[in-house]
This record gives sequence, structure tokens and C-alpha cells, in this order.
Amino acid sequence: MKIFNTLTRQKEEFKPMVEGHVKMYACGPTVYNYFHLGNARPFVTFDTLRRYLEYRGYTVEFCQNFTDIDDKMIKRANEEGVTVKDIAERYIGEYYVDAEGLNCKKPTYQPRATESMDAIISLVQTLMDKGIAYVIEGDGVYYDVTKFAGYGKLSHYKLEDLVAGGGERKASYEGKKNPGDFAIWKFKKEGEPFWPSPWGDGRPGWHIECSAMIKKHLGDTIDIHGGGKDLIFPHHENEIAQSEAANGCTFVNYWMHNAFVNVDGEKMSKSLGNFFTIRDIAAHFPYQVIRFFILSGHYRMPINFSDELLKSAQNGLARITTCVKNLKFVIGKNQGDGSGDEALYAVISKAGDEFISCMDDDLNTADAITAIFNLVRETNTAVGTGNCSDKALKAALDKLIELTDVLGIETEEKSDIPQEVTDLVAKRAEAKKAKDYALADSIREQITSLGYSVKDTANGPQVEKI
RNA sequence: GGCGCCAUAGCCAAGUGGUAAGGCAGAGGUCUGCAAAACCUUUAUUCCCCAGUUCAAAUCUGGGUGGCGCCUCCA
Repeated sequence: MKIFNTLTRQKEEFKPMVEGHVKMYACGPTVYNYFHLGNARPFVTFDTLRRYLEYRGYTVEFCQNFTDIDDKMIKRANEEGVTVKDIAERYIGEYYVDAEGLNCKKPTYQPRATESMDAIISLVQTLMDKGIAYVIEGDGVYYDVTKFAGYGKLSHYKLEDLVAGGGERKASYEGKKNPGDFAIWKFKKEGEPFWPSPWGDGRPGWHIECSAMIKKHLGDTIDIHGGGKDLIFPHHENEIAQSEAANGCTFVNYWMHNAFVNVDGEKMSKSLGNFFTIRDIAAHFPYQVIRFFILSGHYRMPINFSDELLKSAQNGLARITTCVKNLKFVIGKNQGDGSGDEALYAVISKAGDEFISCMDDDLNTADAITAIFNLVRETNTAVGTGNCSDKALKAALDKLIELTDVLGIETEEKSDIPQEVTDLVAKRAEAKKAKDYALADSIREQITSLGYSVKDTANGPQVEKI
């Protein structure tokens, strides 16, 4: 598999440290609110990567954190007059509602910053011991970026440029040795939660959390680290600085960054106020459609969000799910002689190969979906000609479910048809047989009003929940 | 000012040196009592513009134009 590595800015052959085993980390949410579509993109992307690696036989240790202590958490808690912990508990709960809706598998480890204080303090201590961090009285513990030679290697920013300040930069220089220095421990302020530390009560800086949690759960060096592009600098650059300076070894072998979700061509973000939460979108479109929409473009390309595009994704996904439904319906009823089996098996095998080669190419889900669509079309044709055996059709069905499952797209339906509906379907079939179409149509209306649809096929009436 | 990304049909979107995938929407047709689903046909002599390299470029190089992002919390 090839992965585009932000560090080298090229696609590289992916080789995990230990054969057959992958350690990966993705930055999780700051739990002060519902998450929006832009936030969802990395969750879905890296969940898909994880699923694909597992599909290819790797054992994956996947860690995704919860940032449950930071300025926004505190602000939110103060606004509502509750504790930071209350806010965290609430939005971690809400996170799971949406993440599960989007069919993101639970990561192997989901550490919370507030439950990782030992690891965080220990890492700060190491940086202090090595003379890389320093204390600013009444402020916090800071990282001296000039003490790490590799600073800037991920973002490809030069320290001079950062120091020069590039016009827009408004970093406070007060007390800091260099403008690029950043807080790894912030001393407590009135009304803020704090934890004891050797340098004074306080709370961790944002960047140190990830470094500490990665070290604790995955080790000093990991295979893959992912996140949104906007985290490259300063967040991930700082993680490298902290971890490599402290541990004395390579921190991450492959850095992956997804592009943004745009609205009218502009980045969806909380500060611009042009964001749509997953919860809101889910009120209009099924979660599966949202996931499918995210995966319909390559993760390093920006995608635009609009109602029209979601609708288009919904129609496209329906093509796949309809195919699965139709297959399930026809298998067992079909009288095919098997003369088309060989051709169908070839199509199934080809689709599987194509899917893998697309995904191997830097997780090209857009192309992988094309492989699925090709399988759908060929399968529909096979069903239409009616010359395939149940066994071959079942193989097509299995392959469709297998491939969509790698993408985290559910095609399985669990709804049972109530007896009442089944009876009506039978009644309608009789009416049709008697050519009493008026009655047949009125029964269909009854079925529809009960929330089901019935369509006539060569293999009899097919019922499904609307 | 520094660093970087993007520009392909009505819309979305792959392809990144070998002669334009796929999806949505539209049109026509087949099937069907009707409906639904499905299938077939159809929609870019051409990939923002200009120049160059090459037998060959949407793909490489240079220069434009337009849009976006990071450098500050941000997925």
C-alpha cells in the first residue's frame, strides 16, 4: 500500500515497523460541542483506513483521544454554570451518538487528557530535565523551539520565518525566549480546573496531550498519525518537537492529513460560523449517506458541502443498497441455469482486485467506490438476464457486502415485514391475478400508508420498508 | 511576507506521459396492467489560458489567470 506522507510530500510504500501490525493515532475531538461535518471527515477517513488495514490482514492498534480540558471547554462550562467534567461527559456521549451513526468503529484506545495527567507530567518533566522546556513564572512551562533541530520539518516552515512573524502573526512575545515557543503546561487561573505538578498547579497545553497519550498507549514511535490539514502547524509540528526531543527517536513514520470540507468554496469552521453539525445533517440525511458522501472524494482533496451534493450521494448510495436488496430477494427464487456464472465470477473477482488496488493507492476511496459501482452494474445485468445460479448470485452479494463493509457502509437491513403487510401483499397478488387492478392499486396504497413499498418483479412481489 | 493546495461534462469526481473511469441529474429506448427497480443508448475531438519538452501531455517544465488553505483556536 502507498501512503502520501506529509513529511516527505510524496507517496511512499507503507511498511509498518512490525510486519502485520500497525500502530496509528488520529487526533480526536475537543468535546465542548457537537462535532460538524469538517470534524467528521478525519474520523471517517481514519476509521476507513483502519478498516482497510484490518481487511488486508493487519492487526491495528488505533488510538484516538478526547481533548476534555482546554480554553473552549472551560468557557463553555462557565457559560452554563456547570463543571468542565459535566461538559466533557455530555459531549463525549453525543460524540458516540454521531460516531456510531457514521459507523466509526471504536478505536482500540480512547484516552482522555484529564485521565492522562501522569503521562503528561512525566513528559513535561523529561523536557525540563533535558533543558528543552523552561518556566515562565505566573504563566506556565514553555517549550523552547530552538532546542530541537528538526523544528519545522513537517510543516516545512523555517524557524526564521516564524520568528520574523510574517505580518499577520500576533503571538505574544512576553516572557518567551522565542516567538514560536509554546506552552506545555499552563499555570492555574481563578475558576479553572487544575492538577498538581512539580512546577505548580495547572493544566496541560494542547499539544503535549497527544504526545503523552501516544507514548502511553502506543509507544515512542508509531506507524501512522493522522488528522486534518489544519493540524499540521502548529499542533503536529509541536508533537514531533516534544516527542522526538523527549524520546530521542523518530515519532511517526507516516503523517496523513485530510483536506477540508468547504461551504461555497470556503473552509467549514466554527470561527467562520459556516458549519453544519453531523447531528443537524443527520436530521435530513441518513448517517450512511453522510459517510458515503465523505468517502466519495479522495481524502486529500477538498470537498464541498451542499444539500444538492448530499442528495446526489444519497441517490448514488441507493443504487448500491438497492442492488443488495434485490439480490437478497432474488436468491432462492431464481431459476437460473448457471450459464452466466463464469462471467459473473470473473466480474466479482475483478471488482475485488480493483477495489484493493484503488485503496492501496493512498486510500483512493473515490476509485474504490467506482469498482463497487461496476460490480453493481454487472450484477444487475446478471440478475436481469436470469441465467446465473443462486450460488453465483450469492457470491456477488457477499462481495458487495464485503467491499462496502470495508468502507463502513452498511447495506444490511434489519427490518422485518409485519404480518399485516405480508397479508396485504398476498391479497394484492390475488387481485392482480384476477386482473382487478383497481383493487390491487388500492391495496398497494394501504401498504404504502403502512410505510412499506411493494414492487412486482419476475420473481414475485418484493416488499421493503420505505 | 513565508509555505502549500486546487482548476476535468449541467453537477460531483477519478485519472498525473500513451490517446478522457465512475456517480448524480437530463434525453431516448427496452421491460412492465400501472408503478418501482433494472438494462441499453446518449451527454467533454477534450481536461482554465499561453508557451515549451516529447513520437506522444489533462498528465512534465516555465509563465499567466482564477479560487482556496496554513503561518492564530481550528479536523
